[in-house]
Amino acid sequence: MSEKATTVQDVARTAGVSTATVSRALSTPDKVSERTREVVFKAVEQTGYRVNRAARNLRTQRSNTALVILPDLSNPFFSEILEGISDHLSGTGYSMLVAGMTQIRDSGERLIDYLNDGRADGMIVLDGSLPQDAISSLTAPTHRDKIVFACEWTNQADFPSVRSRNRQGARDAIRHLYDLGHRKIGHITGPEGNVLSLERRDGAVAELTGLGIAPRAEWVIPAGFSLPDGRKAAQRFLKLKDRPTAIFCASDIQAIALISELQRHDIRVPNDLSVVGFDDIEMAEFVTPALTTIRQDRFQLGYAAAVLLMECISKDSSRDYAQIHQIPTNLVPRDSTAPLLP
Amino acid sequence: MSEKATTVQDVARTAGVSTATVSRALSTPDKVSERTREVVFKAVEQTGYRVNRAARNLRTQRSNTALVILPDLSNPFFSEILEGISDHLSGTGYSMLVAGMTQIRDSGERLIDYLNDGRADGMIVLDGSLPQDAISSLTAPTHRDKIVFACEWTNQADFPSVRSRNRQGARDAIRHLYDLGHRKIGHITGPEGNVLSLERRDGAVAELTGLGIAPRAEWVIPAGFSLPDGRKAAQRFLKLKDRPTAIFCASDIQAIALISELQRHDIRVPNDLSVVGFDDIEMAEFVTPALTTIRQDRFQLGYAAAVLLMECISKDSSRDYAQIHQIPTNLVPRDSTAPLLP
DNA sequence: CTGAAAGCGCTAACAT
DNA sequence: ATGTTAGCGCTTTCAG
Repeated sequence: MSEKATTVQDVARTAGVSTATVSRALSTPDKVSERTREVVFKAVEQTGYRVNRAARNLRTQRSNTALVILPDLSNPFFSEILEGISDHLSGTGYSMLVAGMTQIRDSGERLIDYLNDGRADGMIVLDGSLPQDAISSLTAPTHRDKIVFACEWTNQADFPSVRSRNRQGARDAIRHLYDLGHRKIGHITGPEGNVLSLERRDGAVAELTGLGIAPRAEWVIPAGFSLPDGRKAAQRFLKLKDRPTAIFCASDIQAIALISELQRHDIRVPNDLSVVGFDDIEMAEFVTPALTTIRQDRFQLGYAAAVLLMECISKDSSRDYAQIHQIPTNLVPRDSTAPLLP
Repeated sequence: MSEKATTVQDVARTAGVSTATVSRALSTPDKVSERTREVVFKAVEQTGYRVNRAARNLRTQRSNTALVILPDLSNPFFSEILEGISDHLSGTGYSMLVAGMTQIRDSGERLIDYLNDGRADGMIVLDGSLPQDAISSLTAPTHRDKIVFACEWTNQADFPSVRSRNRQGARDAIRHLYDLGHRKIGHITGPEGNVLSLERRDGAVAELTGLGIAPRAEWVIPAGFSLPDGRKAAQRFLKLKDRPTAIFCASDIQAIALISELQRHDIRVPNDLSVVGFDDIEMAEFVTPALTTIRQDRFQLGYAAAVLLMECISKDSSRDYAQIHQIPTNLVPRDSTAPLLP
């Protein structure tokens, strides 16, 4: 028993103007005389009119919607990035469609379809590990201007992207430990093949080398970003004969799980071991000891990605690709690092 | 220089049939002869055709999109619920639009517009504190069948909803502490006015009372769900002259922050104080001591909400409202609770 | 089972 | 500055 929604026709009738005028008054108010504008607005209010997006989308060939692709919807790491994205999008009248790669794969959909079938005007990809076929379809000239990577990225194509200064962040972490007197410094890596893992590891190695410290292979412990990975890394650490006095972890949650597991084995942080994380998740400040970490501004990351995407979409001129925006990171010293005891 | 997308027309031409037949072959394959179906499918493949959603949406007056409303996009608590929702939606060909109430408010949009203007066919609301005017507009007969609450809910209208057995969960927490010998049991509440806070507090009080323990007002510490709230609660706790030997927290992150802060003041958990949380976030298992908590199945919560929404949307018969689906919770005993020492 | 034709509601030429 | 008109691409009566 749904009463018919009001249309431009209704508004036009009540306002005593043509539908075209109504449309103009709404989307390009300056192309209409002040008087008509008022009349139309009044009619809109009276009738409670709302433009029908489906109709507008069909006509304009735009959806005013952006798709955000996460590797994994359940990963809480992305929430703040989402907020940053949404914050800018909603300000520009865009809606945010969110999908996880797991679900996309399972449902047999293709990313490119969202762009082709009019569901989204562009997309922000937070997953640096898209399957090869997805990437190559997205690099088609029709689409490449509608895609922006954020946080992670892919080296297999030169999409514009927004990312943290991962390498510099890693260097800062190592430098911090060095300045505290540590010389035996280890690193727990992120997942193998992940771009972030690589950057952070390379940054750490570069800084160590620059400081005249030869990185020791057994102190670079391969892991992943997750909590279980941190725990496993701790177990590997415990088996080391000669242990480092400081560790740089590729992620905060990994660091938190590592510390927790080490504490169970009576290794005290920071007394026995200094630990630096990466991310500065909210929890970092609230664990004991509070975690020293490299902060990345996830809100900003998302926000900048949204800005960049909107630029890409709107810009008609041919663009320079491989635009990379880097968001600064910064060291947040807390209680999980301490000067090396003599 | 975007080459024109292929349309039904193109497919119809290559298949040598009418556009109507193509449409039928695609959406209602059984209403078409086997031969034609094959021909059409082949043509679709050849041309790389994809239905244009904007056109379909306009024509069918459906968007095949659901809107999910979070109170706060940056809150990581919701990610797993989102995954549950998306998991079901994507299986039914629906897309997921996500928005945070903060952004909605800031952009001056109204929730109801999403339903009216054809952006969404229905919505899942995870925010029990919608403004009054939003709620009343949503209760209009045209819309009430398109809305489902999940996790939180509102008492100001009888929308169908999916929620955890918060009250029972709270009772289980108290009972667990009681069974460990505790008689001096406190509670850190969630934010005032929040439906979850109320249920959990009421459940705790009811169980205490049932066990013959009179709840003590100073042991019910008002707080919120967040990390800072947990820390503040710890500070309140420290000021107590006569302290409880066990505490039930309204959320895990609150409990984690509380324990962390207490540890700094040399209160040992579980030796000096047993703590039970609520939620079973992934971190709960990885803090020290591992947190005893009441698990709510957030994936399931989201999944069930999506199922319920799809039912509501598709069902044409008049429905029984106020349908409430309750998801069981369960106690996960870990190391933050221990028998009361004599 | 299939085709012809109308039209969802809007905007953008084009004409005035 | 405003109105007329066509048509975005699809689905769905209605005929056949």
